[in-house]
Amino acid sequence: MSAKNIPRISETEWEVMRAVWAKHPAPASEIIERLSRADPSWHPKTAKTLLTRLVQKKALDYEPRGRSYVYEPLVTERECIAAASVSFLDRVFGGSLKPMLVHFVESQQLTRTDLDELRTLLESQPAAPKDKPRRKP
Amino acid sequence: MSAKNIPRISETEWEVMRAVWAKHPAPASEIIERLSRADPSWHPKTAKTLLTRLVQKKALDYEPRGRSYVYEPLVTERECIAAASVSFLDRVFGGSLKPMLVHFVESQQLTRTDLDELRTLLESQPAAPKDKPRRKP
DNA sequence: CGTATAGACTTACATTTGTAATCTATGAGC
DNA sequence: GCTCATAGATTACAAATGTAAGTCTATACG
Repeated sequence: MSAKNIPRISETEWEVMRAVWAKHPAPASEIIERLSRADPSWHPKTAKTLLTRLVQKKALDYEPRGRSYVYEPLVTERECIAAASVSFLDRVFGGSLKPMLVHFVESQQLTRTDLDELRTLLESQPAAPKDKPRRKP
Repeated sequence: MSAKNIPRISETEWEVMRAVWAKHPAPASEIIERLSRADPSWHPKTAKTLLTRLVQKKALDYEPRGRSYVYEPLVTERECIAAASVSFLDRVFGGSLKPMLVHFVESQQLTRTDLDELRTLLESQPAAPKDKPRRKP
């Protein structure tokens, strides 16, 4: 199959990945800088460790540039979002999409505009076939 | 505050919790039985260990009944879903609800009926105030 | 009554995760 | 050229997680 398997990305690693996706390739110093700006409690050493781990996991790539290295994602944000979403959906909602959507819509954080936009989006959606394709049973 | 703090429930532990929520109070044997039925690869010893851990974490309670014990949730499924959802939303979507909903709506697993029902739901939703209440900044 | 057995209690152990500190090599500045 | 700051590499270490295996004990059955 063509399905690339997405490495498992932990909670903290997600923050790092998002800092890389934001703009890349980028040297460690820059990524660490972004992380600190978003959350000052980030320790540079910790960030560096996570970068290294993400390289080991093949979530990031790592190339010499000048006298230093730059990091680049090996997996796209889209792919990772999709993988994490399926996992979350299975774990928390037993794989059932609609109850999950209902939960979030009812969480009452949507503005009138959000609601309108979502409604429009729903209208333009093609319906899934009756026998929905299921992931591994 | 009245906010009970929900223990962190791991991936595997979620399966166990869902087996308990399904019907309780229930003895270990029954919960293990349910788990195996859902997924035969469950080892009884593993399930028992997880039950014990969930009791330690105060996610489950544990009472003698007859000559054995029965388990019961100390946290509701709703609470846990809410906690896990916030965590997922923050981690994967940086806390932004709408992009998340868009992602799932576009995942194309919704039937025409689902879509219709969601549209109705959206229409009945009260909009959030302009300055949305944010969790801890 | 003695014994196998089912639960419950205790212990095990590798992996992953969060969080760094230390060591090392190399270039930049004096 | 020598020295110090830096980036990268190596090492550390506790807690959480996944996955069980032993042990102990009371009970039901023969």
